[in-house]
Amino acid sequence: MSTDCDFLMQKEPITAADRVLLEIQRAIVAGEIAPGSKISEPELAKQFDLSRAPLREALARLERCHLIERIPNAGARVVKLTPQGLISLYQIRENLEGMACRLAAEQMSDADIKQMQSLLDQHLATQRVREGESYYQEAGDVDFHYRIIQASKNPYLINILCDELYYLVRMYRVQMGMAGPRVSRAFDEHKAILNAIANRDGELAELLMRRHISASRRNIELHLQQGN
Amino acid sequence: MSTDCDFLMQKEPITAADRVLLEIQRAIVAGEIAPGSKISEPELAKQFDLSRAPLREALARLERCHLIERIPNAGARVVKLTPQGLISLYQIRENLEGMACRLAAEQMSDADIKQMQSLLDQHLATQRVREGESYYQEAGDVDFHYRIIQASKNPYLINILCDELYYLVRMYRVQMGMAGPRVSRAFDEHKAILNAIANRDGELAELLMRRHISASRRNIELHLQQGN
DNA sequence: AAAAGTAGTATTGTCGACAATTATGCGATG
DNA sequence: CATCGCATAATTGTCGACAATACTACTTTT
Repeated sequence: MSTDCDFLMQKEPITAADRVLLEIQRAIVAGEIAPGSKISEPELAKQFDLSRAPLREALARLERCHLIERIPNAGARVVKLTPQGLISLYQIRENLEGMACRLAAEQMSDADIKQMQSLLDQHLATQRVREGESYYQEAGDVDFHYRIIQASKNPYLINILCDELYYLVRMYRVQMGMAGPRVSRAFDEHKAILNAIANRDGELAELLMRRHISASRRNIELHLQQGN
Repeated sequence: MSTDCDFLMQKEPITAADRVLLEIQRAIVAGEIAPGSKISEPELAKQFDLSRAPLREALARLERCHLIERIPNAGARVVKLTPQGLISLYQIRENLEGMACRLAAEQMSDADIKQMQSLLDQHLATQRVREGESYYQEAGDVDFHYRIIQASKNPYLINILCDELYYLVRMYRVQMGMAGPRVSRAFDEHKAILNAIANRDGELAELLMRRHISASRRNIELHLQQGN
């Protein structure tokens, strides 16, 4: 049984900087720390009851995954979500996740593909039970993409998407309040992508993934115009 | 007149961590610090005559651009150059720089394109004078790619390629001792890419850039097999 | 009254020392 | 003789304080 956040589990989350990093990361993605707001090192240090040294380590990694922006001698601010930023982010995703699909079609073993198919069935079951709750869709979708990326076996690709960009992707989706008609459609698209991979058709898998992400972007853009 | 390293100039290189970062970065890329060797914080701190705090900040950024690998509570080591790593790196470059070309064909102004053409003429002149010296080729090529990437106007793309991957690209090229027949051919390929951009043919520009990078990869792979 | 300069405050960058963890080397044991 | 275990040493992670820079508010000047 996979928990809701097993994709961001680190190998050895020992250090104090790691713990505070995960906590702040979660808070920013969830919107508990307002976008654009200033990050005060003394304040956060007091809040988490630790020194500024591990906190600055955490801030460095938050900057790395684009959740905050730092200016030397001036401080850090939580990133603001903008339509242009969303477009730029999804342009990268289309290219790199499409590439990940192509590589996955070459790299995945038959056993991996079978395991992946059962994972999708599991998602489908969860969706039926919990339809309406967007969170499970969010987690399931992220999990699918996460595994495809891992299957590419390209360490730089994995690092860029899973470590540097995906927290921001989740931030957009969470704060835009994703839900609605794409929930069921996404599963079909996932299934089609996996089928292409199972047929070792990397070209088609890439195309389908690019369309899948493009559709996802349009869906969020819709929320951007309507909602806030 | 552009200096040899103007592409890595920061806006405000004020802090001490920035200075030591640039210095270590250069030393690793040049191979002065052997690949695979251990990075000792106390040693480097003494060597650069500063505290461990700014040094750790620098190490965090070195990890960000994949020049070192850190293990919690264990230390940092300079990255090792491997054929598999080279392939993975150039796979990413093919995709992302191809994408950058496509975007540049849409985003660049006519003035930008004209300026770029004169830059290429300048490179050609420099090449004729200094033919044989691989360093100028290296710098000129990096400069061309750097400007194309900047022209894409996608901040995430720019960050990934220019801040996170390009130091490693340079490390491979420098330590493989790039030179030889590709020097003159690269200029022709650059010219063809820029022509496609000038014609606003993003699709062709992307294709040509992918071929250009693919050829560059094969060239390095040749050196890998022959040389060390 | 508006703008510029200036003093004061707060925040970030840096330092040296301590604590926790890991690597090393020696000795004991099978 | 090789291997395991333990003590020692070295390195990394963390802490609190100081220095340098940036922001704020007030005074001063035109």
